[in-house]
Amino acid sequence: MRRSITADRILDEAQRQVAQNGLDSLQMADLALALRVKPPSLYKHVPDLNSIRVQLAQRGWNALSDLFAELGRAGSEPRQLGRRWWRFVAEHPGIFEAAEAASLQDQPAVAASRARAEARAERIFEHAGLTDVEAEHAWRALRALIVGMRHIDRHKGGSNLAIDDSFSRALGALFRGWRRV
Amino acid sequence: MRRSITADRILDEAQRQVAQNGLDSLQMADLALALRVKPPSLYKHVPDLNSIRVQLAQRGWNALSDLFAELGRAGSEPRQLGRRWWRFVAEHPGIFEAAEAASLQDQPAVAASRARAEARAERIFEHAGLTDVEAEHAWRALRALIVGMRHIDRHKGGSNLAIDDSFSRALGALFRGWRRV
DNA sequence: AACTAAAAAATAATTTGATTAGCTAAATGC
DNA sequence: GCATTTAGCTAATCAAATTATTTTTTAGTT
Repeated sequence: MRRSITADRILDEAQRQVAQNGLDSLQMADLALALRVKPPSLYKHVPDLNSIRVQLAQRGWNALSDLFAELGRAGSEPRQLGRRWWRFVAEHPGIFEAAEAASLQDQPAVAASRARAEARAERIFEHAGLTDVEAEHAWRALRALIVGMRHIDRHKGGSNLAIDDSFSRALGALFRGWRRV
Repeated sequence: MRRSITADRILDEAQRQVAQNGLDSLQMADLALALRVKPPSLYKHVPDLNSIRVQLAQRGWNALSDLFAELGRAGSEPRQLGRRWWRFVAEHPGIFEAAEAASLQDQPAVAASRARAEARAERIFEHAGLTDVEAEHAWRALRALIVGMRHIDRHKGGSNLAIDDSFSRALGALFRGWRRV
């Protein structure tokens, strides 16, 4: 059996293309072209296009899960969690976009790895003194901020303000104001 | 000339379907079915599917623009802006999703109406004492929070925390912490 | 009331992208 | 060296959008 491509190489290429063109533009034809193969050949390694999206999403949540676990072990503060999460996303835009893609969130496999990441992040909030309910709200706030800022960054029309700057300020404000009533 | 449908009725139905199934699921076939017409007939009233998405996006930004103008006239505070924006989104999920759809943001018409809304919102921040640069950061922070929280709400798996609650807390924290260094 | 031109809506055909069916051929284990 | 397995190929099918062409309705006339 000829052995030119593997499921992993397909995923790597998909990750690259999503980072470059966005998840919506991911196409079997483009993957095949980049891997010097005809589109139908890809089906010998992956079930279909959607499963590629799903597996990218899992890569994303698993990587975040690892990051959060590491920060938890190091006893990091919420602010640090925000900074590192943000940096991770900048460095791995493809899997982050897949991880947060609305249409993939229902997939059980994706939901499971997301839930694990969430639990680990919430431990950091709780370690900083928040109750479990507060920790879940804080998790949502931080995730929303990151998702939203990345979204805005994809098409900042003509503005010359750096998105990193906007995020830093918002992150600072959010945690500064979190507890004080 | 038979006169059963109009561009407006197509847009209304599209808005309904996007609110229900999401922008990605919008299809000519479904629109035609709901309007009791064959798909090709729609092309007598709108150029194509994408133009429907674009027009929904414009509806969204124009409506927000109106809201921000009204709040500006009333001398509202940033906090109030956040609450009303959030409420608007809950009441008009279809056009909000279209307005924020990444793939539509490049369309000049969409960019223009978004820019108008942005300018009006920033006036409210400036009225509250922020500089113009701060106002743009604040605009981004609030928009990111709303986009992100809506995103999270679309698939809150099993959590029993209300998303409105999460938003309120985050909004409070954000503006409480905005200035105090 | 019948006539005609404009335009809506229908059917048939085309295009694009994903996927499936069936065939060919390379390489692994004997 | 040969049989079996299976990667990758070509050809075919499917689905959704769009275009081409034809039919039909109706507003505006006469």
